[in-house]
Amino acid sequence: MNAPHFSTKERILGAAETLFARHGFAGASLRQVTAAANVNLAAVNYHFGSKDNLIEEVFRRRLDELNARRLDALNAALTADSPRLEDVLGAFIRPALELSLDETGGHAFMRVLARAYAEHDERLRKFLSDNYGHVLRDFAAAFGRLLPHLDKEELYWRLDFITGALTHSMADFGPMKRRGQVTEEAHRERAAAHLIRFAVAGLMAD
Amino acid sequence: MNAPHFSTKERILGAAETLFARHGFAGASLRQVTAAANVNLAAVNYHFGSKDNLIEEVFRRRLDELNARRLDALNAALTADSPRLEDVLGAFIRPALELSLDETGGHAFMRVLARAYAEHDERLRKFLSDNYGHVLRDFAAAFGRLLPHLDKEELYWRLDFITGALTHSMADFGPMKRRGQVTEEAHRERAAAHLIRFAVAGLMAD
DNA sequence: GTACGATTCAAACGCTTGTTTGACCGCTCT
DNA sequence: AGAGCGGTCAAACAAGCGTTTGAATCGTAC
Repeated sequence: MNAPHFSTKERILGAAETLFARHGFAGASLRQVTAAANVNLAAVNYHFGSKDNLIEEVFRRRLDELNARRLDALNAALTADSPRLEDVLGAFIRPALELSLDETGGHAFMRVLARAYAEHDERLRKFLSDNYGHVLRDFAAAFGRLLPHLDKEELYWRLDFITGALTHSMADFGPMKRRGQVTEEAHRERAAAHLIRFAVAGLMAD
Repeated sequence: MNAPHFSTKERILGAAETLFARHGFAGASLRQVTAAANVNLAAVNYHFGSKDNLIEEVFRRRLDELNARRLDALNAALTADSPRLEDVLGAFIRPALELSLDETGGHAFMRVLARAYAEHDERLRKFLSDNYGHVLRDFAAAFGRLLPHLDKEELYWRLDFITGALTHSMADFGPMKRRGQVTEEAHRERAAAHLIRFAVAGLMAD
């Protein structure tokens, strides 16, 4: 499943990501993961300590980069003379799109992320909010400045809707199937363009 | 967990719904379910045959009514002289809202539904698409007639975004917490109003 | 070459899983 | 009264789970 030149840790993370996406955290066993990674069963506990820690590490690996890119793109959008709403939106959406295009499992990770939202597991939620909550707050502040007429409650609702739409469509839950001719990349690029247009209009409503 | 005047089958369905919402399909064991339902362990296999069948039955029970209400509301909206976009949207969104207000576990069911989207389990997806796919198609047709300038691809994308936003917000994954004073019902009613306004603007973009 | 820490390995640990079994209960019908 | 039957029950089943163990192996520094 993973080329042999990757380290044991990396092979485990890659296989775990794929299998968590496919079967869920409880549904994918360490035996499946280690078999897919071509690694001894005990390696997970040796390198990560426990299955729970492995799950956290799967998130950390991707989210660190995703959020760094989001914040970079946000700052780039905000340094313009008059920041445009769709650029701020793009700073939120496009890095997620790029990640889901990553050849080494980014697409699987978007599905894992969708599962994380569905898990009301307290430990996992706290981990995500502790480590990555500030990104959402930064974006909310930026949107707030661009849409000063919107009261805070309405703004938060709309950002929540956008998050749901992004996760849902990037993990391609829906009925949208890529046409045979369109490459995976073109498909997702088009999805981002559609989502940005949709979200800009939604944010500016009223 | 369930009043004793409910039948064994109903008690199992109610407990399963709650626990599947909380821990996922693989994460909630039949022993947890039967204990919460105050029922013998073997009752699940006796009444439902298997855990998989129980999962399907949890969906069927709620989705049958949800989709019937959606189609009723859709037809009501379409019989008007000139159907309004927000009424068709309301026909899609409000029944889900009402279900999530149901006192006997509807809220839990919305979380189960969100999990179902995250499950890429082939069996479950086929079941959902076979049994309830026609509802989505009817709504898509209605929206298509109301938004004739929108090409089909764009329309399907936008409906997918709305589905994602609805599921995400109804299962309250996001940061939106209900204020202390607002009742649960008022909270969700406001969510529906916000979502409809957001979605109408998004659908009418360009 | 040999000693040593880091890594891998097969095997086993105790426990939980979904499912099955066969006895037993409470009811209705003759 | 007793046969039949849908339902419940405690108990057991094999299989799979996450984790631990102790020995084998590796690469490197001396």
